[in-house]
Amino acid sequence: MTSTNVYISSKSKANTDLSCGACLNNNCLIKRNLSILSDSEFVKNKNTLKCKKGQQFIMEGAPVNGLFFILKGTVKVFRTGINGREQIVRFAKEGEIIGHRGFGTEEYYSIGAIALQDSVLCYFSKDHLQSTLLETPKFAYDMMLFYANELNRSENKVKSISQMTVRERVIDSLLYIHRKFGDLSGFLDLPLSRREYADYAGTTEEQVIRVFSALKKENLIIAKGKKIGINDVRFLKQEIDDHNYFLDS
DNA sequence: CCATTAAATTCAA
DNA sequence: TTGAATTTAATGG
Repeated sequence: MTSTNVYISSKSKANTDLSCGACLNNNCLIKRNLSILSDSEFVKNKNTLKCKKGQQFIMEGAPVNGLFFILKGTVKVFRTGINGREQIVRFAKEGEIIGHRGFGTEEYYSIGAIALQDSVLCYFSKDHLQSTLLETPKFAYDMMLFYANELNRSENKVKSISQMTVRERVIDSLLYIHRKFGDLSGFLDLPLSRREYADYAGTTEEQVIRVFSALKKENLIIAKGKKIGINDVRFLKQEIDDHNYFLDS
């Protein structure tokens, strides 16, 4: 049979060259700007941190003194709501930045972050990053684009949570995961529990399960445990777009 | 929301 | 690799 458990020999330190120079991730802002940044103190002073699946590496309320980039793995970013309910703010994959809102004036994290798989994170100190931003406009510009993008997404989310029905929000979440993580042999390439879909869509586990069941009956998705497959992306998109036509502006 | 059963995943031998 | 143990999904009250 096929051996699905491929462990890249992680015991040998030689193999784990985690410096930015050895990094292959072109999604990463730092990697893309490495030609300008290579000598700067902050690239040299980065730390890497391995995180096991389910491990929380940012605590809500902890003091901010740096920010994380994902070298490998996926992560969920959340905020705890009024009755202890977890509101997932976003899912992040390789190359993305975590904890960037705490950057600047904020002293404490307003979010928490948990690894969804075994992950490797790069940690850059806030002070070094700040001086680097001042020195290299191209890098600062890329960062700004990232912030603008995040803000846009976050504003859209306000709209979707406040105006869409449960069914639409669940569909929206599925499409978001599909957009961002794509699918692998017919299933979304990120296994999430229904609870996590619920926490992202701002609803309950039961509601998600029921919407999933309905969608399955309509042959719009298939589900095998945590693996969800979308059969007709365009159709689902349309169901949401129809509604959005009225909500816009 | 909770209880029950079915199904899937993890764990360890 | 297997099945027992644990966790997660699905449904109905």
